[in-house]
Amino acid sequence: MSRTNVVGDALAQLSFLVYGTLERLAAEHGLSIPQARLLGILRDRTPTMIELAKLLSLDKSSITGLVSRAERRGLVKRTPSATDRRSTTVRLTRNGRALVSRAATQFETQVSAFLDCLQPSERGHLTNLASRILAAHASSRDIDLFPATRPDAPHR
Amino acid sequence: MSRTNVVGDALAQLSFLVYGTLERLAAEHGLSIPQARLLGILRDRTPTMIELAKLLSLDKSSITGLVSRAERRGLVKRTPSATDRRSTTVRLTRNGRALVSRAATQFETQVSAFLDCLQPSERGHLTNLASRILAAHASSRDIDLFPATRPDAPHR
DNA sequence: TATTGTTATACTCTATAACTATA
DNA sequence: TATAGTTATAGAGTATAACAATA
Repeated sequence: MSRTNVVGDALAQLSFLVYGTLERLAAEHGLSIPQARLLGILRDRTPTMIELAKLLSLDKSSITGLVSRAERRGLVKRTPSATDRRSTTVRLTRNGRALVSRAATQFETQVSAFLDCLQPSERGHLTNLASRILAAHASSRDIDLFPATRPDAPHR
Repeated sequence: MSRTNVVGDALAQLSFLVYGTLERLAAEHGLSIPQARLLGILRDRTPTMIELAKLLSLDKSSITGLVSRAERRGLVKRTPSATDRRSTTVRLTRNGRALVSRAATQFETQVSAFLDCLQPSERGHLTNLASRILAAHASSRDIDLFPATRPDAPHR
């Protein structure tokens, strides 16, 4: 990271700080980053295996193992699709939801802790800037950030 | 990562975006994230295996394989320590240095591209906020993917 | 024929424990 | 004894290719 790329450098380092925080926190709950991401996605979605593959940018064969390991631990559950007998939907169990809720709360606490050096209004501004970067990127890739608010997302 | 965890959600997703960018970019060069981190560290250091373990927060036994795979590809080289016959120092080869330099340049370009959706003044504000967070934690964590390099110190 | 999901396979990455060589 | 490094082993995570069941 050179001096000529101050913005990119700061963004990258901030991202690594947050990523590392999430990684350590997930580990305290016996979760890897992929497992934590899976549970995080399932908090407000009930996707099929294929949809999970797209959301996580992984091959469908990788999803099989990821979901199976989570299922073996009782954190998620496979359910046959009602409309397509080829499809399987994945959802959190009660235990899985409790775990991801605890972890998310702690994560929020830790992130807030290292935002202590900012004023409340600055924290809001940071959230706003981050959200806009994400929105711009998501729209450029046709990814659905808030599926619950979209009634009928057409598939490509 | 629910909607109520606004700050944590936005920062977590932003970190996945940046991390994923590095992952894809590294993959284009045939590198994994751990391999990229290894090469990044070696850009301005010639550590022993034990020192690498500390820098990467990995067990020494993990370093053995990491370095061996990089060495097999001709990217790094093991050299016996001159002062301690138990020790091995690791350094980049010419090819390894060329590879990590190309990758780092591309990474900077892509991260900068995320910021195109912001106004220049907003980019400045983001830099300010991120830098202050990082400064408050400068000593707490060493993610160190591509360590901030001095202006243009010549490598030997 | 196309899509959904799993299986078989191979590789990287990681840690723990046991080991060798050197200090 | 203590430290540096490797090896043996086990498991998670990932992709590719081949496959079965369903659309």
